[in-house]
Amino acid sequence: MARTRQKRTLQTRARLISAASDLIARQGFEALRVEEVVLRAGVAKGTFFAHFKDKDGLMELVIAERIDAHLDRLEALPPPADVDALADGLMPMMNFMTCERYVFDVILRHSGAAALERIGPIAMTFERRLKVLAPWLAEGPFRKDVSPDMLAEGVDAFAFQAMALNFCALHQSQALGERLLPHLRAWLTPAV
Amino acid sequence: MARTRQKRTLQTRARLISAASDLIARQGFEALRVEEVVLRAGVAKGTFFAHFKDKDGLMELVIAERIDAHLDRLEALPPPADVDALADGLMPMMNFMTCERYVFDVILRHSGAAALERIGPIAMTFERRLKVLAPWLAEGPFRKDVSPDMLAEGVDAFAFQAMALNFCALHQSQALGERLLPHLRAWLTPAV
DNA sequence: CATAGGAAATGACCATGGTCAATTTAAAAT
DNA sequence: ATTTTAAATTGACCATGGTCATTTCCTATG
Repeated sequence: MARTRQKRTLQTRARLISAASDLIARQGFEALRVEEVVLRAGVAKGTFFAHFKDKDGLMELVIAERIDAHLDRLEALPPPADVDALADGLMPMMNFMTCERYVFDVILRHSGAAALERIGPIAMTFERRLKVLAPWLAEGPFRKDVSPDMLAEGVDAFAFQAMALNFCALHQSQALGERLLPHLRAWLTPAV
Repeated sequence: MARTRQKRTLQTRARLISAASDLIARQGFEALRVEEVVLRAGVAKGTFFAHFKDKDGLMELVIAERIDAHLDRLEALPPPADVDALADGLMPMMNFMTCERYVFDVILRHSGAAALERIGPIAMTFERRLKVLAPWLAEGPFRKDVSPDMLAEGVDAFAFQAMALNFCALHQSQALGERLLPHLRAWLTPAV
């Protein structure tokens, strides 16, 4: 029986991803249409869904790749000296995650893994972010009464709240960073 | 010129909402189809969209009403004596907000007001939750180094993180409440 | 009462994501 | 080289949310 058919498959998949990237670069994430992707990739519509579970499946890939690039950069950075340095380090990633309302929505939708077997690329970035943050927070001048893991989870919680508020007209006067800083300070360096 | 046409309009709107509520009670939020709603309400499809901006517009109403009922209950409760009591008070509302993945997604999508003029019903519940929580936290045995408003925002941030993780297979072993408690303790009663 | 004018309602139509039975292709078996 | 067979691909078709020109209905005015 036949087994691997990798060559052609990988080529088609690569063409789909490349077509999508081009279109996204040109018109942004939200405007992406499956129809346009398959047209540009030169395949039939059904082929798209043979390669990706749904449109989100492709979006996940493309978005997670960008987040991972930011995490690569973060990982190479020295531990932050204070809360401001921490926020500075996080900002570029947060700016990307909120570059479009649609992008943030996709990220939220896939923040959790639906099943243990199938942890999606975006869910992975969540795990990885905690793995990158925890050691940083353990070394920095921050509270020691709770575990670094919990500190990292808190940073993530406040980061997401700040990003969500970014899309809220009630709070848009404050910039993303301005909103995040006081919360991070209160979380990481309480003065009771 | 004619001005108000309230009577017929209000009746149609009420029929739409009632039809939707019936269907939701029977099959849940996710399974709701606009087609079924208009069929049951005895109106044309276009009428639906004359009354609600889109399907989410109706969902917002129905979901926000339920959240508001929980907030009514919370508002009537005495301030919590400790973190556990706080978590206990919040749990019913959180359980509703996570009763379906779809419901949680709708809530997240509308957590922010797109424009100042048009603060949606769900965005209102966010504002209101902070208004209910802040005085509670001011009176309780919690840290005093940051404002009650900020304490409330943190509680919300951790509550949403706990709810999001609830949909993640990686963390589903822990119950919603079990996950929330340690974070709330670390946030509200730091022991540096 | 007649009628004018705008609000409300209609339903055919569209956009777009997604499905699936049928077909093509190429690796492995002979 | 031929055959076998499962993987890969196709494209007609479906589901469902959403639009809009047209029609119907109500209320205020003469």
